[in-house]
Amino acid sequence: MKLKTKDSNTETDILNAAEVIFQRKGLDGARMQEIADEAGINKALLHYYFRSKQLLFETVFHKAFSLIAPQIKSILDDNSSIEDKIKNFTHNYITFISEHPYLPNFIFQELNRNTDFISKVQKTIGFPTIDKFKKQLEREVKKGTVIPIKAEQLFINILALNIFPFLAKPLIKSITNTDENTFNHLMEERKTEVSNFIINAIKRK
Amino acid sequence: MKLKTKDSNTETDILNAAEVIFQRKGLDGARMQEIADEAGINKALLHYYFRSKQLLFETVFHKAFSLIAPQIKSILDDNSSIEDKIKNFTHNYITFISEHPYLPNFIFQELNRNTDFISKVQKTIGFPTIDKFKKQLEREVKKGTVIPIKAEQLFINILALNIFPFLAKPLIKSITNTDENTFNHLMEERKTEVSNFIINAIKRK
DNA sequence: ATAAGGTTTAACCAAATGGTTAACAAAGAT
DNA sequence: ATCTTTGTTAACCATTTGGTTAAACCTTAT
Repeated sequence: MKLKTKDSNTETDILNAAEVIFQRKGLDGARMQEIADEAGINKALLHYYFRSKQLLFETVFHKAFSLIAPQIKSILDDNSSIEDKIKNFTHNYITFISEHPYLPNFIFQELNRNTDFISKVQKTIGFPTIDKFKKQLEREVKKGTVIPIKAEQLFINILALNIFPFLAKPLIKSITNTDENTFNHLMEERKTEVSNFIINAIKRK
Repeated sequence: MKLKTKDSNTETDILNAAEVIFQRKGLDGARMQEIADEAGINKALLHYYFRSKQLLFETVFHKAFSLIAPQIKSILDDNSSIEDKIKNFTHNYITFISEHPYLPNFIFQELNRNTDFISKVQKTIGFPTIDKFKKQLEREVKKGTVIPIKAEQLFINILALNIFPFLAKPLIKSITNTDENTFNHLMEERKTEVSNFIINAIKRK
């Protein structure tokens, strides 16, 4: 029986370092030497544990995506009401991303660079689909509690309002002339602001 | 008097090629040889006209940003009503980006990678600020035509709903299970869908 | 103790890459 | 016509980079 967990685990050190560097510089911008330095180890060890840059990257990307996928799934597959889903997702997502500010950029950038990743990840992770959400929304529209809107459009809007500010942070900070603290405060406000905005937009009057 | 415009202009060829490659691969992922091939010229010519990869990139980035900045400026500085601004921006922006689908990704990615770009660009382009929009919105809130909302938040929401779908295209296509045509159709719908959504959200009932 | 297996390192390597050079071609200017 | 400037190319160069190797170092089961 091989117990690998001596109190300093090289493999974990590498993954953490790779996460930092890849999220900061992207696949192409990252250097293996840089990752090794960040992890405080010899470069050859990276290849000993993860064979190639590509494989190391895919491991990191997969891990990052696994963190975000369940949150999106919660909009689509939970059993709560549309209104509750919007409230919960908005609050939870903004809280989560405030602690992982590089994540969305990293994921969307690499997803755009290499479309294959989606299909790769789709196979290994329980990947959400829109079907259940669609039926739920159609029911509420029929009941008349919600104005007519396509599930796809509402779904896009929910994601957009929550995720975009973090993708556009440098631009937003510059145009609204806010410093780091004020920006964070704006995001904090959005935990309720965004859900009110959406619910206002779709509630029948 | 030096008339440079013989009917094939190498400098323009290079810029067009660089635009394609940089937008597809990013600063780090692009290869000078690849740009030369795309332009159909010798690699040394790139350096003859633009000295270094960095400078060529900055020229391309600047040009790209110059295309988007005036559109954002129109939300902030136009003299029309808030409602008209939202309608016009939504329609114009989605039309514009549908013809330049790589643009937003390119800009936001490089802006996140290298924050200095913002200050560089800010100096050379008439860069929009939020002040005028803020006053306009405060007036409308006081009049009671619009529910209370911070200018910053509304501005972020407008940008988010319009820009995000293009940044998240691969993810959205995958989750909503739509092909290229259906996606384009969704975006076409959004030209009115998004402005209705926003106006619904902020109109006092 | 020591043999065995996993872990770590310094040194090395080939390919790729941004950039340069020197020679050549084309186009104006005189 | 020829001289000068501008545009273009093939060949070259130094450095960077992902990846390999062979030896050294631990840990541990016997």
